[in-house]
This record gives sequence, structure tokens and C-alpha cells, in this order.
Amino acid sequence: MGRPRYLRVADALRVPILDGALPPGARLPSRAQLARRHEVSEQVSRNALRLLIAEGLVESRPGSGYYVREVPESYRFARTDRFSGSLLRPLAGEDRDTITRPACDRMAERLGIGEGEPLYRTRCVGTAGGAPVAVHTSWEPAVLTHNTTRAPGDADAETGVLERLAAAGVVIDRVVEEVAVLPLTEPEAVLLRLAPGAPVLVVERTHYSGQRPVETSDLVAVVERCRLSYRLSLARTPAGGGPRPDPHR
Amino acid sequence: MGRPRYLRVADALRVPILDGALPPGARLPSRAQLARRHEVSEQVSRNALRLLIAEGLVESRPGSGYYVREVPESYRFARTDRFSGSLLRPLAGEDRDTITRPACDRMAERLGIGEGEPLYRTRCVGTAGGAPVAVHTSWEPAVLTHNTTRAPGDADAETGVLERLAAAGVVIDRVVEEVAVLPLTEPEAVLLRLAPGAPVLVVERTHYSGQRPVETSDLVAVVERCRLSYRLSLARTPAGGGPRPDPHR
DNA sequence: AAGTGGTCTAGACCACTAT
DNA sequence: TAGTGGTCTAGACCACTTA
Repeated sequence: MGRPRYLRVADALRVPILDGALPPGARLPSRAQLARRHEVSEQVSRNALRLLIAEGLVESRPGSGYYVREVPESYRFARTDRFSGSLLRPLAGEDRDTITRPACDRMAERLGIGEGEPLYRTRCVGTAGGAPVAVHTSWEPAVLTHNTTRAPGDADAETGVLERLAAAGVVIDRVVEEVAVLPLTEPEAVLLRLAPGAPVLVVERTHYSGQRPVETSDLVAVVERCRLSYRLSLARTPAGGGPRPDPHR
Repeated sequence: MGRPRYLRVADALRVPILDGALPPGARLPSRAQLARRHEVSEQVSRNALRLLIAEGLVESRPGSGYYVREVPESYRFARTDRFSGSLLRPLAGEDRDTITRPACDRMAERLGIGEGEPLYRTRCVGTAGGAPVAVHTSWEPAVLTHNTTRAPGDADAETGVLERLAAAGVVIDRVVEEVAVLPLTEPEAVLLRLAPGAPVLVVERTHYSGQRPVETSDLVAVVERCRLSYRLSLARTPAGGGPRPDPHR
């Protein structure tokens, strides 16, 4: 009774899609067919299909029909704790580009330095299947590797931050990552070929050496095609020592 | 010309919302008023408003009107590695609810058990400022704590999985979290009071005891209101042992 | 040429809110 | 009681794909 008809029609399609009876690529009945079959108006079948589209299960091809959506291959960012060399797997198909800029107030705060201090900013675009899927932008105080052969631009693309800075005598022992979904802003929108305002997955990451932040970065990733995969160890230190857990309240 | 009318009506509302001329909480013209003002049918103003709702700019209050959405304070989920008692800070304002169900194929796979084996499913809704912000659903093989006082329903809400299962003799030493942004589906949509299809932040988490998965859960969180905060240690275990400094400070 | 999805019009009923 | 949003019906035209 109370349940709106378009939800019932949507249910009738969602079930076979989710259990595989309607596999990806399969064509759904047309609006008119659905309307006849469920004895509803065409608007009702429209609403049902629109809902399934919004849920990401169905796509429409104008002039052709509604189809079960192919699940897009997703790009997985692997993150782990202490046993990992670099939390961020190097992006494939990258064009790395390093420049020197004075710290803006936001970066000065994230890196705990003075505004205007020189930073290396490194940016690269990750692609998968020809399409850009993520933009990674990293900022690092120039003072750390200035006049060494370990500046961001010197290292080859496969070298992680941890190795590079370790070689420069900076030991990274801690990382903080903030994950959020934010509206896409203009500069990244161009690189990702998306409309500004589209939701994107953002990871703000900061590497620390003791109390001191030594590198910070933003990963801006296309929502539909990216996943983060955290693999974390929870084993207590074998020796009976070990301080009590800090639950970060 | 070609631009559909409902997009033009939506534009006419989006501009004043984004530049603050229509502040959060402001009431928009009703469907009928919009239709008259723009000389379109009421369905067109309906479509325009539905688009703005999907964009997260507007909310509807049935019987009352359409309003510019209040931008909510965000809720932070703290995650850490081995020093944390529970990765997921207990949700505030929770209504915990535990039932016993046979494992569906998806859960059987995640938990590495046979389809149909009994599971405890625990669900709670996290709220902030009165509004639901996340749904956490956890699945755990009943065999682990069956006939003990450590089943999910027995523990008080503040006890984390790690402590509870440890008390039942199951030592969790590893966790894998998959973070993605997915379209919201119907069952969670009701709990979160959101439209199905809205993007939500999803964390699929699995706790392991050695190679064996012992608990898995889905956290479905409202995108605009939730952040994940990972604090991870990268320090190698020092050979000498001794009490380790807390790396999360 | 027929079918399809995208859009649009012009009505309607219901449950709910505001007054 | 009047207004509102949510849903629904029964039509229609257009651009596009398919055969």
C-alpha cells in the first residue's frame, strides 16, 4: 500500500541486477514495457529507472535503452603502516613536475613552518586506461633537501618519500591521513577532466619525523574509480612493555 | 536554446545559494511559484528542485517547502594502527541492535566461511546534532562467542571489538579497511534520511586473527559530514625492545 | 521506419504543515 | 483551511539509435 509504486518497480529490477540474473551490459525493458508489465504509467517506470541510475546500477543510452552498468575498474591505492616503504603506490602514467614556491598560509600551517618559506611542490597525474583518475600534489620544505641530490625533482618516480628523505637523513616515523569527500575545485578539475563541483575523494596526508611535519600532500581522486585500501597491523609489541592504547579522544 | 528548462530554473536558484544571497535555512519559492515565475509547468520546477537536492544544496520538508540546506559540522572517525583499542570510535547516540542471521554469499566470502553459517549482525546508527551521520553494520560468526558472555549483544556499547573478542580468546592482530565512495542504496537511505543514490563514504573493514577473518563491517557515512582520520606509525620495531614511545601524539 | 530515452504539459489525489 | 511536497496519470514532441 504505502510503498510508492516506482520503488516497487525499482525493487523488481534491483534484485536480478544484484544477484547477477541481469549481468552487466544486459539491456533492461524499456520504459513502455515496464509500464505495461507493472500496470503503471510511464512516469512511474521513469522514476524507477532514474533511481537505479542514481544508485549506480543502471545507465541509459538515449535512443537505445537502459542497461545494467559495467562496474568500472577501480584504481586501488594501497596504504599500510610501518612495513610499507611508501604509503602511496606511485601513480601509473605519471608526468611529474616539481617547482619551487613560497609557502601559502595553508601549507605553512600544515608543515608547521613560516609563511613564505620555500617549498618544493611536486604534482603528478595518475591515469588508468588512458583516463586521469587522480592528482597527487606534494609539498615539502626546500630546506630539507636543498643542495643535496635528494630533492623531489632529483629522485626517479619510483622512489617513495620515505626512502628519498631517509637518504637525506630525515627519518619519517609517522603519518596522518585525513580522508574526506569534497567538491572538486577548478585547478584539479582541469587535470581530471571533470566538472568543478563534482564530488572527489581527497586524502590529506602528512609525514612526520618525530614531532616535525616534513612532507604533506593532497591526493584528489575520481570517486567512482578509486578506492583506498588500508592494511594495518594491530599486533602488540612482543615484549610485555608497550604503553596503553591511545584512543585519540 | 537547447538547454533544458529545468536546468535553467536550477541555475536561477543555484547562483544565489552559492553566493550567499539565499543563506542556509532560507525558504525557496514553492513549486507552483517557481512554475509561474519561469513560465514552465510544475514538473519542470520539480525537476529543477530535485537536481538541487541531489547536489546537496537544497532539502525538502514535506508539507512545508524547500529550504537551503544547512552545512553541517563534520564528524570525525579516528583510526589508528596497533595502539588503538578499536579503530572505530563508538558512535554517539547509538541504538545498537543485534540479530542472528545466516550468512549470505557476500558475507560468507568476506568472512571465509560457508554460506548459511549463523552470524551475529549488529547495527547502530551514529548521530551528531540530532541528525544521523553514519550507519555501522557488523557481521561476526556466531561460533566465536556463542554460549559465552561475549556475544555482540552482551557487551556494552563502549566496548570495542578487539577487547570483546580478546576476552573470548580471539586475538585480533590485523585489520584491512577498504574506503570507497558509493551510491547510497535503499535500506541505508532510510536510516540516514537521505535520498537513495546520494554518494556516501563506505568503509569495508575486516578484522583478522592471523589469517582468519573474525569480524567484518560496513560503515556507511554521510559524505559531507564525515571524515576519516588515520594516524599510523611507520617506525620499525627497534631491536633492543623496551617500552616504545607512543607515536600518536 | 520503428523504437527509445529526454523532456514537457496539464491535470489529479494524498498526507502533511502552517495558520 | 489553505498551501505544500510526494506521487501518479495520460497524453505529447524531439533527437537519437537500431534495424
